[in-house]
Amino acid sequence: MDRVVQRAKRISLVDGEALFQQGDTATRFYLVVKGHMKLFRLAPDGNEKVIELVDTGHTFAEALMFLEQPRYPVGAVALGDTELISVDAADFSAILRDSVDLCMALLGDMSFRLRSLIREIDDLSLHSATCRVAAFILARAPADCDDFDLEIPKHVIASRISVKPETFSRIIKSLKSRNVLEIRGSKVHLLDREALEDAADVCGLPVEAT
Amino acid sequence: MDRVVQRAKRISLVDGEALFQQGDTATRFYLVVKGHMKLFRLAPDGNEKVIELVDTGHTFAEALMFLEQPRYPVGAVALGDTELISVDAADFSAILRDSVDLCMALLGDMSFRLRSLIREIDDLSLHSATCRVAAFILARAPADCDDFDLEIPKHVIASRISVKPETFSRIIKSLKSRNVLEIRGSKVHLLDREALEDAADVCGLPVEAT
DNA sequence: AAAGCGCTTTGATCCATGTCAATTGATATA
DNA sequence: TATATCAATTGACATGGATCAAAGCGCTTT
Repeated sequence: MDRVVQRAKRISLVDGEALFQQGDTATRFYLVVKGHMKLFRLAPDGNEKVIELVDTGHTFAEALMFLEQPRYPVGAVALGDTELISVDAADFSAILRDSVDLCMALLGDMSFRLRSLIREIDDLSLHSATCRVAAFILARAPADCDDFDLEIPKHVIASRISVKPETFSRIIKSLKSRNVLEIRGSKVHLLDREALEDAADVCGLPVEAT
Repeated sequence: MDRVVQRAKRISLVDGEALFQQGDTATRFYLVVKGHMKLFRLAPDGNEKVIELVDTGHTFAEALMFLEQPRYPVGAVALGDTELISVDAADFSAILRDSVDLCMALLGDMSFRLRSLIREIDDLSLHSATCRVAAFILARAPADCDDFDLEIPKHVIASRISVKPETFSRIIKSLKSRNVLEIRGSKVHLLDREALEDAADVCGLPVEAT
């Protein structure tokens, strides 16, 4: 464990700076200490789709170290000034060999991600854009407070939920006009959380089901 | 290991028979010995989306055993008469504790699935229906032979790639009319594999405007 | 201030798919 | 041979979002 910590690196990125590109060989994984990371897939025509937004305190790319020829399936850039800790996969892998418990924990983590992705897929194919917007906003809202900040540019959010920025804007507008919420800049103020929940799962299923 | 084998069950399902429902508690995982399994998400309105088609020789649901409260995020029914071997998750988990290698293998397996799902997501959000149909057919085609059988009802395939049966039918029709392939019943005959490959990954791109 | 530059919003229009409905075909049942 | 059933196809039509184009708005820079 000492060795891992010793060989771990601290990385600072400025807004928009790339950490790795889709297709790069994956030898390390990361923990976000400050800021946010954007993980995205690139289509040959230049279109990008944000796969995941990694917030402070979360790790990413740790699920790749077990592939024979590990390459990042996504690109990664910083959103805002961001700090990371980077761990060598081989070092970490060595530790895993010594700790079955850690292995199991990691398996649990990956199970969880797997399930999230399945949710994501059914979201894309079973739910409308409006549902996804509502669900996203709800997911970002603190449980106890109706005012909060999106912290992330709207066009990035739009891509995250597979919607064009224009459509995103129009859906927000519609929610505003129905007095469900207010948005000024990136400041959100929820007016009717229940209505938002309705919008989120009109076509969705009870969160419990998963 | 003996204990696992001893406590493993052999299960036979007839066409359309359900193995488990979405939301059921997950205590076992499965290996398909014969036939196919369909894993799907259900929306409250009755719509279903096929998440995965598990062919003979493959396992499923093994990624769930590590969640605290393991529930199947999908339902499972047999396509055609199908035989399975079912393994108790707890038994298997015990084995994992004794074999780091097996642990690592499983981590590899899950990494792989994770990557497949990411592919799936970008397929859904970055590619058109025609692309997905072409890609699906290509993926089913043996590398060395241009004649093969789909083995699976077309409406199931349609759901698998998130397309309505009508649309699927029309896309096939268009591919036929362009002499890319022929289909009679479930028998496919590829006429122009290259054209199909083009359709699979070029489609969706704006036509190069000289 | 003014000018420049992203991001966001708005409006007008288009199109790939979905929806609805009817027909055909294929298989099974009586 | 009729009949019920379910999958597959086809046609007519509707529509959610995408696309294209033009402001508007909030920054920073000069």
